[in-house]
Amino acid sequence: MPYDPSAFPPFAVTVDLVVLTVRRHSLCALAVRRGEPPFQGRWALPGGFVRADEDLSQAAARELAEETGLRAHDPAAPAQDNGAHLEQLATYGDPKRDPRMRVVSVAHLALAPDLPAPRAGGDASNARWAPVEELLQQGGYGRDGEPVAPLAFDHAQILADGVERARSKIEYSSLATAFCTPEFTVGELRRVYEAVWGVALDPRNFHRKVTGTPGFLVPTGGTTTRQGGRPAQLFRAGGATLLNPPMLRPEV
Amino acid sequence: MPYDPSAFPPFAVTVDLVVLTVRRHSLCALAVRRGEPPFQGRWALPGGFVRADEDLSQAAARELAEETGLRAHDPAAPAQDNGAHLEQLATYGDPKRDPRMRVVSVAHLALAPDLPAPRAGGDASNARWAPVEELLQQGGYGRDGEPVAPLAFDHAQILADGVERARSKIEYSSLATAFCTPEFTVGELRRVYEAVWGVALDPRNFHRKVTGTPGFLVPTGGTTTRQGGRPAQLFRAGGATLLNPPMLRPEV
DNA sequence: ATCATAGTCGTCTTCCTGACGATAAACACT
DNA sequence: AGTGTTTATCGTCAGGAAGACGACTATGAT
Repeated sequence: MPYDPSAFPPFAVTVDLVVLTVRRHSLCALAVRRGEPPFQGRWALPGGFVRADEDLSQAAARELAEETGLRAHDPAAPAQDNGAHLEQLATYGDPKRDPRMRVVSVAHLALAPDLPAPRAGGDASNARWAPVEELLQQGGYGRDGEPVAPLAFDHAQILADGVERARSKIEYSSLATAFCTPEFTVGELRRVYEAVWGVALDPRNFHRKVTGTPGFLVPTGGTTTRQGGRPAQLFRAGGATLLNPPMLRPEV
Repeated sequence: MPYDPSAFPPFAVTVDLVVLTVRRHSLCALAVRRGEPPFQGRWALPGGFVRADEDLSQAAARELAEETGLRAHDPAAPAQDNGAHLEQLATYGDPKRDPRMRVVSVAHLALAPDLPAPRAGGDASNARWAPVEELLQQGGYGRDGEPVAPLAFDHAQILADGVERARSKIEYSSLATAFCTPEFTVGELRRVYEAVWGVALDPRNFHRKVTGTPGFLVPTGGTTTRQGGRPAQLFRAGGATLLNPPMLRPEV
């Protein structure tokens, strides 16, 4: 089969972003309101077209910066800068997922510490952090009693996949630190796990586990009292990316 | 941004397949010889263009059937038929990964029991099962002393990612049974783990673990002696997909 | 001074795992 | 028939990890 441009159908390729953070003890995702059809006025995940000379990860990092101002981590660099964790999630290509044309979307997952209010991107008239349960309950009612429209396109599925990826990945990797500020306490890290998994963890056993897992946490020497109560030691993320032994999500 | 077909660059979208099986105690992947440029004559992963009206998973299943005759499992169906396990792996979109044009490839991972010799697909002049170490040693020398050309495109990276996915996924899921015939013995399952991980496992501890993990194995009542030695019980895969506790890959 | 809030250290029991001894049931020889 | 070889299966023991939970410590608030 020689090179023949007419031998394959043309696709549009986009990146969509599942940007997760922990705010007020709950796992939140970044949503943007669509300013044009289809799904005009509905909430959606941020994203956009991949440019002609751009790699997929570059496109995802560019969209992340446009929507949040966050720089993505260089995967090779140690986790010391203020950037967010960014990784490819999965690709969605149902022929009917976009009514306009054939669009294949390469979804990415970004994890970030708690941020100020998001700034809307160029093609979105609004943007907000919303608890993931609120975004995922299709056709239900939000906390304020107003009906909640489901996310545009197949973005509810993408968000659900991203949340599940985050939930399972903090078990066996040090990724939970990506939700924390550069310096954090054991209690703050525990509240991240509790928010992402939606469970309560025993503070004593949690403390024993994370401080006993080699390479997970490095004490910085300082202490803080910003949570109230007895001052807590400050830590930063250690070099380990794979946790051994892993953190186990409680069953049931 | 209204709908404007000229607002986005057109991409070709392909699926590439990492098809793994265990043959003669070693983990093997399906490779096809390219019949046309670029990389003519070099080994590559099977794959092809996604059609205009096809979902990504449909395209992957179609390519798998064309290359091997295997039917992919319906993910909803229980693991009883003879089909192979098929799941999306990752997407590769470097602008220069194909010298002809902009191609985004959605790689899929397939796991199959040992099969007869592969049949070549339409656009491949040859096909074979090769040990993954042989396909991954770029520019080295094969067992027969002949120089080994690296895989075409970025297929070495894709294969490496697929192998790593398989290696980690059999730890915490029952996926290793996808390498086995519908009925198998504990020893056969152990040899799958040994081949995929490249380690030796203690038969006694392995037997205790797999028979003690609820939902992993269901005895069929029969026994077999096809491996020589004392007859072994036959099992089929149980309903559990997530193993608790997981099988742990020995370190170092 | 007392209380509430967090953080940190220990203890105890249970379960999982790795190392390894011992037995069982087939086959291939002699 | 006996002997060795191979593979399967059961049991024992010690070390480590994890859940449950008691006890103590160091702050700020009333």
